[in-house]
Amino acid sequence: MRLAELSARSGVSTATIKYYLREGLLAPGRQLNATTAEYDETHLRRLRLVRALIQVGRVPVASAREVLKHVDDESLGRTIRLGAALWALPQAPDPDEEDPATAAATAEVDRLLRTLGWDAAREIGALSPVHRSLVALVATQIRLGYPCDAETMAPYAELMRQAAARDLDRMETYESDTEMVESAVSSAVLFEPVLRALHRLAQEEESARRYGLE
Amino acid sequence: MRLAELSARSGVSTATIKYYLREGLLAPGRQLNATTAEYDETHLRRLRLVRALIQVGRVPVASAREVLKHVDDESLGRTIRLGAALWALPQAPDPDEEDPATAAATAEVDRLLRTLGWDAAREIGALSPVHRSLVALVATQIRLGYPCDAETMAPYAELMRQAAARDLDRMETYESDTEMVESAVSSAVLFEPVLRALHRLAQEEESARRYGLE
DNA sequence: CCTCCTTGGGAAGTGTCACTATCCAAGCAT
DNA sequence: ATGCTTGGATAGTGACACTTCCCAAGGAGG
Repeated sequence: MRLAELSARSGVSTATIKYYLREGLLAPGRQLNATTAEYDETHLRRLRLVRALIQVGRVPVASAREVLKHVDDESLGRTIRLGAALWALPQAPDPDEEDPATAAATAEVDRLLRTLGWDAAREIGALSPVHRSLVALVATQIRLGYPCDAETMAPYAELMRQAAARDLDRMETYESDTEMVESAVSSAVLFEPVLRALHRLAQEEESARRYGLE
Repeated sequence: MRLAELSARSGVSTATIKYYLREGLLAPGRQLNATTAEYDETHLRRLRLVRALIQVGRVPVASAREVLKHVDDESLGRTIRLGAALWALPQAPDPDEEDPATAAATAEVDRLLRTLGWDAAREIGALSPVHRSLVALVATQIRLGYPCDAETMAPYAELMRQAAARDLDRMETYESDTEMVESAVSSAVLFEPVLRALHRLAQEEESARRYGLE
């Protein structure tokens, strides 16, 4: 498969593919001679993943490169590789340490984790970008005056724990580590929006049931 | 409160506030004379909401203006106003009608809604931007070769239904329509990221439990 | 052989977006 | 009077994701 065909089959312009090659998001094809390179199905698949990351996940090109670097790094153990790839995804901005709301949010998140018995999450704590961005988000809620305390979040957290258990069950069906890490990245970038859409759809449904459609 | 104080209390530079005023994201203050305008707590609150929309929700300025226009439109009924505000939030790109994956996705989403008995959602169907973006997201998953059928999604949808029921319960505590619509927008923009963070944290927790921290 | 088209590759340009810097004339404060 | 700040306007900035342009090297048709 040459560049033109890769472009036709993926729906991505040749100029954009060349840009991705330059940016290191896509491995170069097998060079046949000075003016011809050959690509295969793995390139097509990776290209589609890149598009999904950038267009659906709105992941900046530089972050996408980081994420994919970890996906491809076979020297790492499965857990580390997965964590590294997911932690390279863009997060909500880090908390503003100056803000008093941040202190309140930190306390509230810690209380939530203790209530739930999520001890691993408490141990990892501020090391995890996810934890930090959760604190920042809760702080923003507090600053706007919306209640976002441990009691409010706990039932939601329990729902998300059930979702996470299901995610990991699905993930265990993959044989190779590379497949698994790639699926986890896809899941974070593509399945999370699906969840969000389901959530909003559920809100519309529930609202229509309670208050009618008018 | 004058511009400088509004800036100090919100942490947003005066230049940026002036930009928001120009873009119609913030109502002008009460003009005291040619060179002085006075702002109050409602301006501060709105400014923080605007920042949350733009910085946390990554909502484009133009969309934020649309959303806020609906939030402020007291001539509409509660349900319409809420729907209009939420539908003005940016969604995943619309499905590509040409793509065969889109047809498969449409069928799968319809099957999901029938299985769940979400009849209102089925009736609204493609009118809802949420429905359309769900189809587009499922199509992307299918194109990448990840299973995203009704059976896979149904348990997640049920979890999201429980979350939505809880959302609406919380929303009913607000007295005025304006408060309610504003809280719904905040919820969509700020609480959804909280949910996502809880989801990822739950994944980390569950993964640490199953496979350890090494 | 010559000519024309296509190929991959790289530098430079484009459009968008969210600010940001600069300027201005008009007040108010000391 | 002088040195602020104010609202208002215009132009500029920097990041980002492309996209256009140009090139030299193949290969295909005549």
